[in-house]
Amino acid sequence: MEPDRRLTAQGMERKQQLLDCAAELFAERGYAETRVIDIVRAAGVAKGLFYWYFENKEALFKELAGSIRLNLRRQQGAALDPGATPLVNLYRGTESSVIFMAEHAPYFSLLEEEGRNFVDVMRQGTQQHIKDMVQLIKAGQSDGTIREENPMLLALGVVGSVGHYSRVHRTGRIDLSLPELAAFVARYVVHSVASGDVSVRDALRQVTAVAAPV
Amino acid sequence: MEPDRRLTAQGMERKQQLLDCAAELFAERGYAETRVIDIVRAAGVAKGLFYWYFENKEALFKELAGSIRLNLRRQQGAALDPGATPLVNLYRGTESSVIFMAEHAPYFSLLEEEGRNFVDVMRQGTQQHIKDMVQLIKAGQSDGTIREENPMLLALGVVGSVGHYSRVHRTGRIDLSLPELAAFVARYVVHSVASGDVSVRDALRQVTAVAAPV
Amino acid sequence: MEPDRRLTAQGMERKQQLLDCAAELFAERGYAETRVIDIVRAAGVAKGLFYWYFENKEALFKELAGSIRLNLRRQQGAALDPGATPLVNLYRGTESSVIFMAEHAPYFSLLEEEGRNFVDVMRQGTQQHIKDMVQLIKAGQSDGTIREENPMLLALGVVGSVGHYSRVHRTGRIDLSLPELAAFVARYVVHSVASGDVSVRDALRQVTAVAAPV
Amino acid sequence: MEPDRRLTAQGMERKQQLLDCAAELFAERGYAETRVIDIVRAAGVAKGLFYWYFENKEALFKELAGSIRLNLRRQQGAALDPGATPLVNLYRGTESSVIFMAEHAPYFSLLEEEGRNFVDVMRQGTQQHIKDMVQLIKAGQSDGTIREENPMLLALGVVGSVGHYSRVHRTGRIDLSLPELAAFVARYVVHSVASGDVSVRDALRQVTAVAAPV
DNA sequence: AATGAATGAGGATTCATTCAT
DNA sequence: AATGAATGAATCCTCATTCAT
Repeated sequence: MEPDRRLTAQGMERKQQLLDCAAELFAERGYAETRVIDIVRAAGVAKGLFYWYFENKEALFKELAGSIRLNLRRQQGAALDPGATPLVNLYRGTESSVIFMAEHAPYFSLLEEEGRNFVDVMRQGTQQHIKDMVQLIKAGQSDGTIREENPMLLALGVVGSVGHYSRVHRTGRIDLSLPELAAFVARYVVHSVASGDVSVRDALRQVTAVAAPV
Repeated sequence: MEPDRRLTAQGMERKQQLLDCAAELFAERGYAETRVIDIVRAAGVAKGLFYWYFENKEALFKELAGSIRLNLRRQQGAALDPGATPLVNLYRGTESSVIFMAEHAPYFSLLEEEGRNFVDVMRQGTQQHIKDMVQLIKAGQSDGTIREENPMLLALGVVGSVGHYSRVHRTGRIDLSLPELAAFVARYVVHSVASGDVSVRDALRQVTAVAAPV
Repeated sequence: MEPDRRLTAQGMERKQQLLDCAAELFAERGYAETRVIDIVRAAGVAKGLFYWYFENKEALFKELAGSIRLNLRRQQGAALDPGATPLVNLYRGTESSVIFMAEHAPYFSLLEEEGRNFVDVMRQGTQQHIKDMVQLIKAGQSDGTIREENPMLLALGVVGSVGHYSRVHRTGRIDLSLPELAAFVARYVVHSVASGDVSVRDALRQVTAVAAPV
Repeated sequence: MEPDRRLTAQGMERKQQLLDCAAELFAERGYAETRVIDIVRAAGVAKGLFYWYFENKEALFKELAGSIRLNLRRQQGAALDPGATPLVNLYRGTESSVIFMAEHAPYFSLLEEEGRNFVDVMRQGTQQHIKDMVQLIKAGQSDGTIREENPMLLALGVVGSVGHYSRVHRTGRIDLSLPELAAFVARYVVHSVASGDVSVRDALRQVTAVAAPV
């Protein structure tokens, strides 16, 4: 496919269909093990059509990477509420991240399964998130609600926990509703960074006052 | 290779050399992207010799998986001290796990990069670890030092945090000595599961009394 | 395309446009290396339209061959003047052939570049020319102006020289006006077959009396 | 095949065998129409072996081009005898060229059939030949045996005639022994450039005195 | 007539594996 | 044990041709 071919609405759909089928297959069995013919079969079209929409297999992979990057970026903005306390923001941000990742499971599966090929995407995608966390944690350290540790290290832990629980949820090893899981993870990270019992209790009381009871 | 071929000492060395080269290449660029010729070249032998030592490429991979499983098992036993409190055991176990994973970085790299192909190994390798954690957490909940949450969920969080920080360390994104990192992670997980400030402070005081100062 | 589809004047133009674009591309990069899409792009129409005007790629090629054949035939008649001497006819025929080939350069390029696929066309196209030459040479041998050699061999030489110089001219390796080149080639072939100095001088005097001075 | 792999004598043979088979097939039906599988079948080996000896199809083609260039160069030196007169040298050089080209028919077939892809080879291969001819012709013009015309144009005619007759011979349209044909072509070109009857007669007498009678 | 998406047979290339030496 | 040439199934990609609109 020539770089800048204009696609009709129908063409966009077809292309998206191929992208979706490919994402699923890549996540399931990996890039190398996914044949072009598997993708087109999953989409129910002829092999040649693949090359109408994509230069080659790798180009499709890169488009996927691009759309994942977009998805990641879209999520980042929504998280923080300037009016709330750091711990509350941490709670809410964690909750929404877990839900977002669960709802975009195939993309994140792919990201992790094909990590080697997505190094850039992952780096860029997580970087902003981590920066936000670092800000939050520093604010919490200022007001005494977050314990005095290297903020970057703490932030890495928070982001890692969110990712880990999402992953575990995705692989079906947790038998919990998504909101329940999200709330649990939010509590988990609040505990892991909070300086002490009082601040934790306060933060949890604030979020549960407006959200679901703990 | 016929399954029960007896190898001389020299032969064992040759074979191990091939295994090592393969492990490195697999971790670096993945199983599918690693050619048999890459492995033999890295080992400096002729292509045909590969098939003297291994039935085929997959057989080598399985041998690698086997040795990784062995390594994992070896680590599991060392963790728990029946005389210590649950939180102290959690602290010590976390510390030693982080160090163990850092010291066997290539194997864990491979495990994660080739997760799809190591599902069994990972399941089995982590399962016992998680069971131990669950026991520990239940004990902590009994004596009031660990907060009342689903023990399995908490255990998953602990194991995940350990793995996550090891991974981050492996990829060079943390500029910290290994003991420092291990201590940090141990504090992190103690915080994340502990019921309150008092229990955390007690646990940390106990471990730091016998180990490095916080 | 159904064989006997009637085309409007506009349709004929469209078709000719496709033929011209194809001829150019074929001459430039060969039949096999020219894609249908290249042709339609050069003509600025959609791919599907190609098959409205031509059964398939080969059919277009054959139509080209046909028109080349027509061109070749048209040229043949014009050459000989029954009143002139053989050497003069040779001179004049050579001159006009060179000019004709230069003026139909793309067709002859194609003929030569795709010789393999034009064997028939070339055979038929040259055959009559050679026959005429043989007649001419035999006549010249009878009146003593052409040397005693196998007439067919001499004829092949004449035709070859004409073709060779045209080709060289086409590829831009000669910096000479077309009339000058044609005159040179005519002299060249007269020399190559003439029996001796006297006959050559006579022939050249005759043609230059009515044409440009030597 | 890696660029500088060292080949055993046997390997060289195998490779040459593939080159020869390919040359023949290319000359017969063209590069584009020759499948890799045709080549290996002609050589009686498996498809994969092709890629042991050559990077890809095009690399083989380029090696062929290289060897053709070598052959052409080898021929160039042998031609001229400094002691002989220009016309005699022209005669002898022409004769030997025709024979050389006939003996390397497959290569020259390939050169002409795939002219488009061999532009460089042909240019370089012919250039020296033409330069030699130009020298010879200038010498002949000095001693009055060659007529006063643009030497380059005359040289082009000589080289073209040699090529043309070789081509015709190759395609079987001439029923003449090779020495006979070579002698004929030599006479043809001597006539085409000689200034007059006397010089031609002298030159032909000289060469036939030491060679075969005309 | 005209468009461009859709089709699938065909061909180049890769690479795990075998084999003669 | 060791070598590296030989094998061929599997895969990606091209492109002439068809088809619905």
